[in-house]
Amino acid sequence: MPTYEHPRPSVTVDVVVFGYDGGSHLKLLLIQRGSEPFQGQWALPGGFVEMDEDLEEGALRELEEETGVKDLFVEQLYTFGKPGRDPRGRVISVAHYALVNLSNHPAAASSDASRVEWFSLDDLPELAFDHDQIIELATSRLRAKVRYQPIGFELLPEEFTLGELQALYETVLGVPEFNKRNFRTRILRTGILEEVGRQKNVAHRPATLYRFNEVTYRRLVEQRDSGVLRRALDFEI
Amino acid sequence: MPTYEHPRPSVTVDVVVFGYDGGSHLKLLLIQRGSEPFQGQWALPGGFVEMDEDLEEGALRELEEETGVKDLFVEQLYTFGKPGRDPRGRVISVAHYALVNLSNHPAAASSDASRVEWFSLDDLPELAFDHDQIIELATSRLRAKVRYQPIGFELLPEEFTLGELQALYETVLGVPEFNKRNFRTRILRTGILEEVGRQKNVAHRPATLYRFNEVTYRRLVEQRDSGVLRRALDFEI
DNA sequence: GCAAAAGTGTTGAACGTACACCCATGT
DNA sequence: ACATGGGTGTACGTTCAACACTTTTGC
Repeated sequence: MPTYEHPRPSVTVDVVVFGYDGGSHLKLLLIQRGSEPFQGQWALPGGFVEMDEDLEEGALRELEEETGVKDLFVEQLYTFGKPGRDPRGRVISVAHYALVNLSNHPAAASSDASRVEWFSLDDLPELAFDHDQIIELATSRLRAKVRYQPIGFELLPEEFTLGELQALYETVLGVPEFNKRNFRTRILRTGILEEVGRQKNVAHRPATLYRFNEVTYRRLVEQRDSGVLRRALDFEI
Repeated sequence: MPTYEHPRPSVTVDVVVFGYDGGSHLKLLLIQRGSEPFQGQWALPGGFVEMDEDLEEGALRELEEETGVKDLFVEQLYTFGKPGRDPRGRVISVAHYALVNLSNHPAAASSDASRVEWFSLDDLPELAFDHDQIIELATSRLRAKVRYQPIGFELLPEEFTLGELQALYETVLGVPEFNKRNFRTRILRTGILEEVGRQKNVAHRPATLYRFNEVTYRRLVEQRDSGVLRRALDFEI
């Protein structure tokens, strides 16, 4: 198969990995670069895409190679291609973001040459390339998306209480605290949560444990897409 | 500046151009390919990105070269990179979508070798590559986005009536017809429309003409982002 | 006068918001 | 007993959704 003549940029895949451990801050997984350019500076996990792998596949491969983290939710974010964003020449980066619950995925085993660390999202070091811009976009996408798609569940353990879920939303959205009563009513009304038991050995009234019910969620989405729409338009203001 | 050794895929930019002329169907701009592969088949405007241009810039350049259409709203959509999607080898396509009002941008001048045509979105020909998938994604993105961002105005002339705006929403969302009273109330309440006059010489009560007020819109967005949020979460169901 | 599309008043149901209160458990 | 977080009742205002109606133009 002939390949025609034209300039060839390099293509990398990078991943913004958000982690949550139940606290009041989101965490971000970074690696310390072991080689030039930007040697010694912190950067997003990522690297050059192979010729025979899909983009998402490459993102997950690089992530595991560099940090040991695997088995997580990942989605494409945006492709950064401005000339000059990489001193090695024309490098186009297909950025992804990923969500992971830190209690399932331990502290991220450091690899051979480079250090790997979880940073608090609001206390990041200086970053290589344009990775600060990528992180900023990923953060705003996460905040926007968590409102209308149940991706937040990826950041929690399989079973969780409504209190934990509410704390997560408050953390992601960065708001002080919203009303418990109304949060419960709204989230339970959707029907996408399924009771699976109660807490044990806690120094207060044990909370009901819930699990995200993906089947119910998909059914709801189909109903909306194929059917009567509840609100015609909104502008989200 | 050294460039390290690694495989180099080709990178293209493609554009899904949606057009609206006031009717009950959206239109899509396609070109007929003049060379292999897929010679003679219809495809999205697009081509290889140059080494010194940004991705969006390349998309607009290719669009103008191939169809003559320029000066329109364009935004990145998604990057398609599955191995095997192009018979010429590993080709990664950064897909964009664009919106244009057909009364401002005439019928798309055919270029040298290839034909250019507007197709009704729900009556498309067979398409080259995976362009059918790209169009499908662009369509669902448009439908989703029109609900919470005022991109619909890109599809209308500068001045328009509320009736025309409502017809556009009904066309984009593909719903039969929603209540006139409630549509008016909701859209006017946002304050992003500005009165600019009245229709002339129509065989019925002349409608008020409006213009989209981008300044007011930006102010609203800032208020929401930096301030109190109206609805905490939603899931859009 | 009539057709056609613009534009308005109003009402019952659903939802958002806020506040106050009770409940179950470990120490 | 009490600290702690889980969980509920309820009331008021706003928004949604639907329907019927009036207004202004050209022919």
